[in-house]
Amino acid sequence: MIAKKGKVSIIDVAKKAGVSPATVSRVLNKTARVSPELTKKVLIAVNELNYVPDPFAHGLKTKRTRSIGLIISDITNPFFPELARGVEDYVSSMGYSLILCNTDAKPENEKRYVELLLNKGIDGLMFTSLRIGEDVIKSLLNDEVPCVLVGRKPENIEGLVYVVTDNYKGGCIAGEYLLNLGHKRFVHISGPLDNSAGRERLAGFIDTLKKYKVKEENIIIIESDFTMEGGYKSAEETLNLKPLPTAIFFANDAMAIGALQKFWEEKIDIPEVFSIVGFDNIKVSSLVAPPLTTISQEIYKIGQLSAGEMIKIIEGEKGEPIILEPKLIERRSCRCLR
Amino acid sequence: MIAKKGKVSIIDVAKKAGVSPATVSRVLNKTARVSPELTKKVLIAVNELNYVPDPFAHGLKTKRTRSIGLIISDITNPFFPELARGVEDYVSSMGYSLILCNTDAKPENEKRYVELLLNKGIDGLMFTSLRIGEDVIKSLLNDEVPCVLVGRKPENIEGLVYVVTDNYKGGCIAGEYLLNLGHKRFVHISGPLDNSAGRERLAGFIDTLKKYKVKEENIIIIESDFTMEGGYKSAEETLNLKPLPTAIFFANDAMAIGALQKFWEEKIDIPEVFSIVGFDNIKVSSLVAPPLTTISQEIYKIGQLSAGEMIKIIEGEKGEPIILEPKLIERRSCRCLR
DNA sequence: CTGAAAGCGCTTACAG
DNA sequence: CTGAAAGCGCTTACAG
Repeated sequence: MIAKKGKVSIIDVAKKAGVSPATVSRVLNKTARVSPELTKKVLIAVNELNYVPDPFAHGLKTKRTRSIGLIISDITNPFFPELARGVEDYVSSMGYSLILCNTDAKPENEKRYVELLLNKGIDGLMFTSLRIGEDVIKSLLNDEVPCVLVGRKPENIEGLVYVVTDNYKGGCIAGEYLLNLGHKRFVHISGPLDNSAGRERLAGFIDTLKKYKVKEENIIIIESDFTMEGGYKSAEETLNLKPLPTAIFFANDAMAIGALQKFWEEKIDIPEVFSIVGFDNIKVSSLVAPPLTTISQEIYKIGQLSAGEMIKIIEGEKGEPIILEPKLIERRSCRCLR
Repeated sequence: MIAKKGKVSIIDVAKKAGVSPATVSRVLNKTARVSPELTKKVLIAVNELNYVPDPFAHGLKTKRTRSIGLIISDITNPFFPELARGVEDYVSSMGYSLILCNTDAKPENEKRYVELLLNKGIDGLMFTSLRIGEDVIKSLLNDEVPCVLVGRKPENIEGLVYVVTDNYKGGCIAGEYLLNLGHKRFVHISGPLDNSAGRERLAGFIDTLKKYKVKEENIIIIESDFTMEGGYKSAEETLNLKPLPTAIFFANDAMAIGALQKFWEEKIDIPEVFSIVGFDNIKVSSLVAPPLTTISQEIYKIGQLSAGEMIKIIEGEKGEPIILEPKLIERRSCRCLR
């Protein structure tokens, strides 16, 4: 019922079909024209024998495995499951499979994984961070290893394909929304600033506030790390601020959710005391109390599109960068001050 | 800096070391005794040339890939990331890699994946459900494909290694806890009952209630599906019950969290109106409002242990079933009625 | 303990 | 369009 590995070989098929192994290979891989009659014979034989090409022998010649590595920091951070799901669904629909690697954002792990994957003969590598170093990525690209950067924009790497949401614009939307609600004192809990996504969300937000003449002293920035724990801590810091803000923009939902927890513990009513906006629109954001107003990225779609570019590159086409639009999702974590 | 695939071959190493390729192979794979002198020469040559064996050529002979498939229903369900993380960490520490497959609990997807993985020459398969059919698993086992069942106990499959929490006992603990708090009317939102984990949690809970003479009519069971959406719906059903219960035991946290959302929308105070106990102790359970009291499983550890058994089996040792103890984690979702 | 050689199951120039 | 044959880079009996 389910094929056991390595039983019938291409030679068996060739015999059954009365052709040479070369011909079988050609029809199966569509690597050369074969007459309709022979093609038919081969297909029938393949079917009858339930032939499945040996992946090793195939790979030994072609150097391809039909598997792709996805390097993330931590699948336990709720942003990544949605992303990984998008990647996996697309990839598997194309007959590829996905190897998942968690690095905890440590460059040495990232490096170790890249070597492991390369040694296994992976067909392509998908990164969600650049912590491994731009030079490494460049040398990979130089060696013609297909690479895609997911969720960030590379800054100094020519020719690296990427798929992102317009993070700067997302920051702007958050700023405008809060401004419209009548807020005057703001805190931004940022992502790590060695990361372009973190920097751009910050820049969009701050630029917008300044454009509308919010004074420097009413804009506080606290750098954090995109994790729930980081958000929890930054909430503590926020509570120590001298004039408290009325609005807080978190660079992602995970941090906002961590902060919500802290506020709940301190019995601080949201949105009465603070209006809160997140970023990402991860699944749980609608399930916390109060449901989180956030700037949405289509995470699943980013995964799918990245996978699409990846496979295009692997199969010899030219990949191209994709930029998606962020969108405001209004829920219950903000209040109007006017 | 990072090895490009397939540059230097075993022959290059052999030449450099002044030995035969066979000898190189033997020292690298520790597959036969080689004299210390030659061993040393080989190791030096390997190191100098930065030799990495070609995975395809190796696999062509050995039929092993050092990769393992993990079949789950949906990585987006917060139980699975923690599990997958445990598996991945262990597996990668042993030089293996993890291929992740989401089936959405659909038998046809599960089957498709198993075939895909087998055709790729995977070394072993880890299942989190038996939806593919016990006969399929049996035939896999029969073909000597290493298999491990994670988080459930197989019922009719001789020789299938598994790693689980004692689900029955977990149900008992939930029952006793709620009883001690003075509750008298109970609802159980169960997992799917075609699944032993769902059935056992239910059985432990119900048996305990009966043991303490709770009357039939005060025990309502609503079958659900382990998802947040399912939990949300079951909360609606619960609200339609004629005498409302005072305590609800959810067969997992994801459902409890979905239900919490519904109660929040309806402005029903938890734990004032209902006392709620979950199962699993997933990460977000401590972050919802109120933080969820739950029966904890060591999910990450289950992942690691399962991976350990998997690799033992792959490497020719005998795997053995492991049963872990559940534990009550008291947070803020229950109140005492006495 | 060590090496020469066959073979794993494919793919792909090379002829025809 | 088709086939015979070499070769991908290893491993493993088989001799010695």
